Amino acid sequence: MEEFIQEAYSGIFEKELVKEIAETAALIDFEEGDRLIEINDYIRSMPLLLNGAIKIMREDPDEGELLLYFLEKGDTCAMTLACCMGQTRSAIRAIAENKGSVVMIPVTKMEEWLGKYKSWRNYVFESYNKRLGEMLSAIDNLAFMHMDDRLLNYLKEKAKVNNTTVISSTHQEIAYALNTSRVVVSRLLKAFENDGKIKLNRNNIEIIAID
Amino acid sequence: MEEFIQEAYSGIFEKELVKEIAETAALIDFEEGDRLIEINDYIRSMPLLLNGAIKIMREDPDEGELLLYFLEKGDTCAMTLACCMGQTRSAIRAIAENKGSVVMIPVTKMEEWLGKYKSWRNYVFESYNKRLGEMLSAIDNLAFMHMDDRLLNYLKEKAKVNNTTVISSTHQEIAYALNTSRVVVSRLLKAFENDGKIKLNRNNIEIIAID
DNA sequence: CCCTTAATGTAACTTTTGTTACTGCCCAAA
DNA sequence: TTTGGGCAGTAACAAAAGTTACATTAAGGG
Repeated sequence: MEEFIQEAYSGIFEKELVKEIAETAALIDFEEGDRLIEINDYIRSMPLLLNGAIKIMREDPDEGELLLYFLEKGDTCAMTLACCMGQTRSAIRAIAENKGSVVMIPVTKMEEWLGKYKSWRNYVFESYNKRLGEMLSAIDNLAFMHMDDRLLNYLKEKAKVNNTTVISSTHQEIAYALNTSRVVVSRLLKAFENDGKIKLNRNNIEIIAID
Repeated sequence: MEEFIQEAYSGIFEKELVKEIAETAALIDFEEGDRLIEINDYIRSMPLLLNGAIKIMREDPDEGELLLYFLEKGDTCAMTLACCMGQTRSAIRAIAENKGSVVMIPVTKMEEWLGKYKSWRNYVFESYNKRLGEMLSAIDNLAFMHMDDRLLNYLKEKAKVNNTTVISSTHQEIAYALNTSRVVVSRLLKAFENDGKIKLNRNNIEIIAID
């Protein structure tokens, strides 16, 4: 396990910390679509993402959900962190965007390391900062952009985290991520196709030229 | 100065920490409307709010702005914190909602205290968590609610931080906070008045019964 | 090869929000 | 007392997004 951690977090953590992580943390593999955290779950450990991508969703108590952001290699979920430290239940849902693996660190350890390793403290703060940044950009999207641009953004992000120009999603799935309806997504996608930005196929979307 | 800090942060910080704060920090008074932080400002110190309220705004590079949340006594601005730690410029604007005062803590001290005082570390983490929570609820508002409910929420929040049932704002000011237009705000407010929720006067709004 | 089902295309309509334009009103300065 | 500027009320229209309904298409199982 140590070499996986080395690979994802080399240059971030000092050697002893990597060793400690390898000793105490549990390695967990996941497949696309796995529900890693559910809203209202108790969080007892903090996940460090080794590879793959995870999507973080927020849910409307009434109806509907929204993609907040993606996590990638080297990321942790600050929302989870917040739950650990604050002793509250999860405010978000985490779903595997594709195949990958995480190491889970027990809360006790992660608090201990805050005092012990400066690199750990920096990492935790950087994670918080990164997440605040992602939240801000989610807010920008919602507050200042129309659905067409939000959709384009989504396609770009999705292509990036999956490292491909072909997005395998149905229009309905996209509609969930943006908290809108399938018909609206289809309508906008068709317009993009007419503009030569994308090519629509069944169950996938090829990106031709966006931006 | 020590007694002010005691009052706002008693039970949070240990005595020595309060003393250190009193020694190193600068006390700054502000008036309603003062611009405390501007977007792109360099941040060299971290503000602890002793009394009064501060509104935190996000701006669209093109046009428009949005109220993210209010800070109150005992709060600090996690976005500012993020800037300090991450050495970046401010992503937000901070404007005094009413008269009050802050103590400003130099970055160097706040980092030093992270290792030295557990209560400080806890406070910093709690601030981050609180702010993540506020961001989430801003996202909920934008993603899941219509303008009428967003407006009602705004009125409630505003009444709370100013500790009054009479809100002294013009419709235009409210429109800025919600990133919409004055006409829309006037229209909705009039509807609320017809429902007996509020009473409209010139330059102020009396809250009668919302929720 | 047919049939079922999920996915997509599209029209028609409604609701919500934004925009423009004009009115009247209050208040304070001249 | 007049007047001018900021504020609020409202109508009429436009644009964006959501909804309903139905047609068409592709893929996979039998």
